[in-house]
Amino acid sequence: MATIKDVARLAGVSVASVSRVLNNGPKVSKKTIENVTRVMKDLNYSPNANARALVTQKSTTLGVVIPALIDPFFASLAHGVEQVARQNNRQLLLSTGLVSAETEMQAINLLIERRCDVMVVHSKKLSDDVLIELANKVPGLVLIDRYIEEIAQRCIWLDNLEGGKIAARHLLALNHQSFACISSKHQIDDPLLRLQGFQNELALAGADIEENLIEYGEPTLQGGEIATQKLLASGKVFSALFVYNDAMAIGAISTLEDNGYKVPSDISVLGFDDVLLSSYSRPKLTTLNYPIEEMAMQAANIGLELIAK
Amino acid sequence: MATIKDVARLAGVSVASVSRVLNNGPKVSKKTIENVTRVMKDLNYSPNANARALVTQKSTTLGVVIPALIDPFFASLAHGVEQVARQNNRQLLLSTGLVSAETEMQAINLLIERRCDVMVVHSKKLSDDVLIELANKVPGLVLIDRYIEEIAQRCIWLDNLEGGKIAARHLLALNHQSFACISSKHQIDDPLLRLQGFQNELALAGADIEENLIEYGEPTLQGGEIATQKLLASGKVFSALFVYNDAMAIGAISTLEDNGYKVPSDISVLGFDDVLLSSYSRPKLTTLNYPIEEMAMQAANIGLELIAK
DNA sequence: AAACCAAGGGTAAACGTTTACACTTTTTTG
DNA sequence: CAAAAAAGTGTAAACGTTTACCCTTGGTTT
Repeated sequence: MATIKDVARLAGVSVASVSRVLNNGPKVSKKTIENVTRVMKDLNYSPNANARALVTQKSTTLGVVIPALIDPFFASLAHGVEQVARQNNRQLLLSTGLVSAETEMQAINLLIERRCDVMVVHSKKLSDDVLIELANKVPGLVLIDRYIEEIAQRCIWLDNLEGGKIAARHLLALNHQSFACISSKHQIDDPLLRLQGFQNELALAGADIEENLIEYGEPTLQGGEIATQKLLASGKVFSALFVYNDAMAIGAISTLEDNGYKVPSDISVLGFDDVLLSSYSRPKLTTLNYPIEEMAMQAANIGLELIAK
Repeated sequence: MATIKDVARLAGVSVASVSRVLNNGPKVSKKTIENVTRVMKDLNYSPNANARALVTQKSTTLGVVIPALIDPFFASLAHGVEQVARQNNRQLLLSTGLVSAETEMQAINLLIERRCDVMVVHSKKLSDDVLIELANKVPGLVLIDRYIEEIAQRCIWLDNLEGGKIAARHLLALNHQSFACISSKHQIDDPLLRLQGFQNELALAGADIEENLIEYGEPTLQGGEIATQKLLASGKVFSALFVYNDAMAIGAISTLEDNGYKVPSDISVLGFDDVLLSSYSRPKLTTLNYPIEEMAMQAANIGLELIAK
């Protein structure tokens, strides 16, 4: 592959001049520009980004760390970051962290090796301490979907507690009296906080959820179906159901209808996430929007601002 | 950020030795390894991937060019490539091409500047000639979802004609007599070929589709709804409906049920893509699987093989 | 006409690595 | 115990750029 030296030789100028043409630098005559440009075309020259990054000590990359692209939620996240990258003439460097602390760490380290100076990191497994240390090391690192007090200004997260409350208010406003809830088995903050917010707000209105009208399941369609079967098996009645996420909610609706209940006339179902699925479900699923794409864009922008200083 | 020289100085050895430790090179004493490793930890040293790439002239990157991540179809594609990248200790470099020839070209050029030597490219707008030239320039470039005869061995594509035939056979096997079809407005090969395959196979069985039982629409849920309304408005009867993709098919089912038809008892609907949506729809959508993730993995592997020679 | 300035262009160092080659020390071999 | 081989280490060039600094040329001011 042709280098800047080849171009310089063929154009009969120095590499400095070629570089100036390349970067629209000052002090280049029209003649030289035309000449060099022509030779670059002839040679099919393409500047080497690695060499550039090395000498300028600047990155033209924007990193994102997520578990995997296959989940539409994370794909949306990456898409948000990608848009900001594009707006800033940077390119997306994607590192997947799956779900172990070790792989999350590896994913971040790969970005650091590439000298990626801005990165949006979704980490659930790494400890607060480790992330704080990383944040100190990488000025443009922003956490998404996580809140750590010491670096709060570099975190973009959704207030799950408030989300639960909003869900409760919505269902209360529809005059429901008896509530059920399906949460996630996984021991992370999100489901706990959503459930807690939901219960707190119900309590404020003098309502509550009966003991066995709270079920836990895998956060998938099947998980939603199974949890719903358990709810129905309890024999208790409920007219409103708050579900941890949309996939589960769709499973819940499916099971409810199989058992002769009409949604929403008999039972109202409220999902969470609004990650594309809801608009394709039938009956249309009511859900709380989790604006992950916008959050990702904001996170990326904050990262860029952080290094601009 | 600490460099290899810093490590060398503090460890009291030459940069060559540090480099050897770093790369598990031959001929390093245990003592040196331990010593250097400790200093690297102390300094929080992280090798510079750009410098490495420059001197070794090797890439540790795997590129993928798609319109955007927001579409689950392309997210699956990227996910497939990402898995292969991970297996080969490479990192995903994502370049989005949107939908114009110019941006597709830009996206590819960015990868070339990064000296990315293997890339999976989804391009619908670039001409055959341009792509052939690019393929000659980049030995590890593989096209996905496109067939160009001259570089056929570097193309991974789905046989849409055959897909249409399979759809026809499936519906014929269910003893359907009257068929309708919803295709896409967009002037690319895929919808045309699927429809053609469908019609060809029907013809073989002595069946055919009446003139106004073929509708065209935007390949979205709304597009499917509108197209279905038009089909119903024609007044013609049909018991089987083949739809261009799953999003449209879900729209079609929705509209059919709104008009009092039961799916699948009154009308069978057959989708295409199986991109996650189908399993969440209700009634469960029957669809032809478009194994884009597997195709993407294969494409990436072919790219890797190409440069291994 | 002397002094100055602007414009254009070249030279060479620097970025952080890897690695061929040379050198020294240690171990093995006869 | 000498010679040879092996092991360990260092020196310096190379990768492809950018950019500070210097030089030349020709025009503009007094």
